[in-house]
Amino acid sequence: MLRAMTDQTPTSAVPMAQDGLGPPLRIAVLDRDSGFLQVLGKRLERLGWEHRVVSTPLPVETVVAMRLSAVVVDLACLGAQGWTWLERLCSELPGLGVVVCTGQSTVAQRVRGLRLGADDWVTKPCHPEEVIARVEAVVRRRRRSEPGRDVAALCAGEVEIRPDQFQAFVDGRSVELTRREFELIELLASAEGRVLEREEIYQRVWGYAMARGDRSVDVFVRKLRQKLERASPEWRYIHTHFGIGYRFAAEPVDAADEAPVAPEAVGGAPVSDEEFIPARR
Amino acid sequence: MLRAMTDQTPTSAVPMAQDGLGPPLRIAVLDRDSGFLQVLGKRLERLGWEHRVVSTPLPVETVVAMRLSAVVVDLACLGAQGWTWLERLCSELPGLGVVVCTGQSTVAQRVRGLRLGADDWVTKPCHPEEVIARVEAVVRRRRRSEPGRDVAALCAGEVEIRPDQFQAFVDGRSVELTRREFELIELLASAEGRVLEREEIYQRVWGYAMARGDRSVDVFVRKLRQKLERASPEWRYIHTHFGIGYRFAAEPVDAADEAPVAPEAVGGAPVSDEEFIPARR
DNA sequence: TTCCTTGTGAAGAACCTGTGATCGGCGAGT
DNA sequence: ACTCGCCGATCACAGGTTCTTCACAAGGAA
Repeated sequence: MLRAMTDQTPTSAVPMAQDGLGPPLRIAVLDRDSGFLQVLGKRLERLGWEHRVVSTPLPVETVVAMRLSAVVVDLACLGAQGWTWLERLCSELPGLGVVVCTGQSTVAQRVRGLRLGADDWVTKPCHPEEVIARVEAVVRRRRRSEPGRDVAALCAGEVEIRPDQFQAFVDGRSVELTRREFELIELLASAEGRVLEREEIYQRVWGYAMARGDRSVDVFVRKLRQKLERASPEWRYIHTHFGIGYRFAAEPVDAADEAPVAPEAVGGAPVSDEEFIPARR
Repeated sequence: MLRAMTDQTPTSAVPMAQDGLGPPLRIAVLDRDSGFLQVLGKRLERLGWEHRVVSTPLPVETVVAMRLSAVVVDLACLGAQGWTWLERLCSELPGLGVVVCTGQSTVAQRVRGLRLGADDWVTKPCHPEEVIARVEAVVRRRRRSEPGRDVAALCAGEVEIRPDQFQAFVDGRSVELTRREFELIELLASAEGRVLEREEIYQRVWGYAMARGDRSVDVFVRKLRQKLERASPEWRYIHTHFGIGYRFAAEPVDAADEAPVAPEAVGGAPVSDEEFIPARR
């Protein structure tokens, strides 16, 4: 899950879907330093994180309402309320990642901030990439601690896809999918009606590149169709796009064809190991 | 070879209740700077944390065996293996708090360390109090992750799981579970009907990453089933999900024929408010 | 038609789980 | 210190499930 930073330049890190394929991170940055905001904002943009930059003090309630994964905050821009604000925020949202990013500070101040509930304290001037890495570290920890309770079920037509059960249900009854079948339907269903190419499906379900001529995807689509047909005969879910791949969408079966054709019974990273050498300033 | 910390290091102070009411923290410090070690050691002493200071490189396995809450490590004293060591440690013990405490470093090095799984990175020279505050911040999150210790008993079917007794009961009679068996049933039962993957189970009961081909989880599931079967023959509790893992749910033994039904949806002291003023260097 | 893509069924390989047994470590009791 | 008994780790094997692969039929496109 952890990708090694093989390219050493911090700024050249490739934007990619972050490790946990969960929802993108939502973070807020509270600061008044417009240069810092701009640079950081640009990096967040490229990472695909939902973010919001704010430069005026914000009531704790507002932050709570934002449903964030983490905040980066310069205490100096909160004025006299700084410590109370920090304390209230941390106690109201124990699951929120809090990274203080502030100018020069004393040890006592840093210790105080951390004791009040901050997760990290970075001293400016600092590199945006480091701030991001620290936010990631904080969120990573938080993710682990709340193992996805919020895995929402996907619904389409009569089927309900439950990631917490590794299973799909129709009418409350299990469709009895095997693991691969489940991963396939989950992938298709979460694509929300887009057509997925075979190669992409294979890549994401099997985890490696599809060999030419491999028919596994087709075979599993058939198995899925059979089981869905048995469980929910009134609906069609998986649609073939000739020469391309498949698309998932629930469609009632009767509205399908006006054609005179008799409605056929659809039978039942390794890391380079250069030594760590303290940088010289 | 170093002794595991179970046999008290002579320097370890009496474990005392600190803020978080859990068991005392266990931490290890890997460094060569004897001054730093001494000062930090003294502080740890006073806090009542079980700790161990080490100044020579330590195999990852040894660290794993120490069952720590956190480590503080100077990468420089690991030599050429530093990055690999860090990566391995973090992947084998995702729940371990890792604070790198090292001399001057570049942004790229810090980012790399954090991405590999470190939770924090402190630059020397640093104040021991700050290191401690950062360790606390890191561990605070981890604690939240094991909220367990719910003194409340869990009930399902005929069994009652009593965390305060480290034991399960049927009809008031103990099921005679061993420690591991109890931890396993507690984990499964507290997952409220979710399917847990083997890796996750292993990770959370055994505390470190599961080796490929390890059958421990299966073996303990069998032992649990045997004991539950003997104590409560009318119910089935642990259900296998082929290729995935196990799910805990009490089901009467006779309702066997019906397809599985979808389970219900899962459902400090006030602070004085002097303004934060950046310190002047 | 002809070529290429997709659907279908089946068989064997590969993999997973249940189970009993063995072995070493550790603590309790002697 | 020594033995005994319990516990946990690991192994081997049996039986079952799932996955892959193949061959052929059916359907679309040119």
